[in-house]
Amino acid sequence: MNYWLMKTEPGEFSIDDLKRIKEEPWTGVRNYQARNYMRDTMAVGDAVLIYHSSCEVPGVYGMAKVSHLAEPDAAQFDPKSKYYDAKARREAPRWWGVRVRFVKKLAVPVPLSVLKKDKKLQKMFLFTNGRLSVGAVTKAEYERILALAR
DNA sequence: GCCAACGTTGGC
DNA sequence: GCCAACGTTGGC
Repeated sequence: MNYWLMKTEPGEFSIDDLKRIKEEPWTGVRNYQARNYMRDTMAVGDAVLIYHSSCEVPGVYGMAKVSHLAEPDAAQFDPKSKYYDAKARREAPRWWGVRVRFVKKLAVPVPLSVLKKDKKLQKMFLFTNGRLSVGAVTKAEYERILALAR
């Protein structure tokens, strides 16, 4: 069992959207490291923290789980999509995404400002590689963040 | 393979 | 809207 944190812009797709539709193919990731995590490492049942970025109060808002292994991201083949990639070919897809299933919305979200101040979270990828949109967290980090949500 | 230019992310 | 950090691209 692995633990992950996945960022999303709530203006595009939020924890409330996930709650409503239950399961979502995670499309639009255009970073190789994030893609590799999804394509090569994620397994069904892995725990996911849902993080809202580029919004009024960035932070962790919910819990989800990996519900399906990575599939080719359909948006890469759609010329009308902002995630279209002219260099991607169907027989050799460049971008992949897992499916994510809603688990719960945190009663009390954990803002970035709180994560930043927490001594146990200083080594999180959020701070060592802040631009990564999908990253691994340790079990200790995962549990610490949920403890902060209480 | 180096590295400058450029684009994107994302907090503030 | 600004800007720092960082990833990608492409010329050489």
